[in-house]
Amino acid sequence: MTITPDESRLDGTFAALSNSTRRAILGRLAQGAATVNELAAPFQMKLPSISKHIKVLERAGLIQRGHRAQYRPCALDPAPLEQVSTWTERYRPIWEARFDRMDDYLKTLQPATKEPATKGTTKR
Amino acid sequence: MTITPDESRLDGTFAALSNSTRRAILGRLAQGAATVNELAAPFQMKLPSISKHIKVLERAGLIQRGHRAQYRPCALDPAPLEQVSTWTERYRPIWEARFDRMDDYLKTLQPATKEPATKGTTKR
DNA sequence: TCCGTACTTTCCTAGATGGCTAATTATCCG
DNA sequence: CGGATAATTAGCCATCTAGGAAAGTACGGA
Repeated sequence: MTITPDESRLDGTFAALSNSTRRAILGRLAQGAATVNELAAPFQMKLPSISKHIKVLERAGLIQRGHRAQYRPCALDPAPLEQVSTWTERYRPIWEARFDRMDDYLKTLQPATKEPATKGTTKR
Repeated sequence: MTITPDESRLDGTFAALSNSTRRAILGRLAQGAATVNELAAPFQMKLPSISKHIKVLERAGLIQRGHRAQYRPCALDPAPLEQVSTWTERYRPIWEARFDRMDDYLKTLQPATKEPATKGTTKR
């Protein structure tokens, strides 16, 4: 439950997803494989930067690359995204239970495990 | 479709989630609010480091903080996680359609939009 | 054989990140 | 008041990141 072997992989996946250019690239790849130049087209960024972004995505296992003539086509590999989903969905009950339970949370804001003061102080 | 206002927020959220210590902290908070010391207990890391991690999570909007005596309790705010879920689930059809379609992908690895050579070369 | 196309690699800079120790702030309690 | 507890801030260091410019590699075609 707590620590799965994929835990370490999630580091790289989340890091790769933390950049909007890279997310846009994935979005593009969601509708089919593409070459580096095609992926770069929508951006004002220079090619080498896109190349680096692609490498990050590749190392995160989010894309697979081909090798056709001088082209290095990219294809989306959704597997790490499935792990992201698995991780995230564990919290779904929490955000769905939020009928302004947030308010409750802030009132429950005294520590639970130990008893760090606030014993006789009543609330607030 | 392409760019939503939350897009920018996702940057920080994904970045915050890209560290296993921070994900563990969220995991802990999923079962109730906690003080900084309580959150730090499972780690061998020093307090200031935990403090920084908490600040990252806070700036990403993933936790809300209270102020009770000398304690600064933390509570999970799942809202950004919901956005992560929304983003990720758009790819679910892709990873669910993978009845080893990956193989297909690798065969379809010629670019589609433009015609970068490979015209008379047939396949493979 | 040489040119153009498609990328990648190398080197640079500026800024963020993750960890530490030491010092500081804030609050409660005796 | 003075001490203990909770947590942050400040400073230091090593490493990583995002970008660009310039040079290098690899392949196809005339």
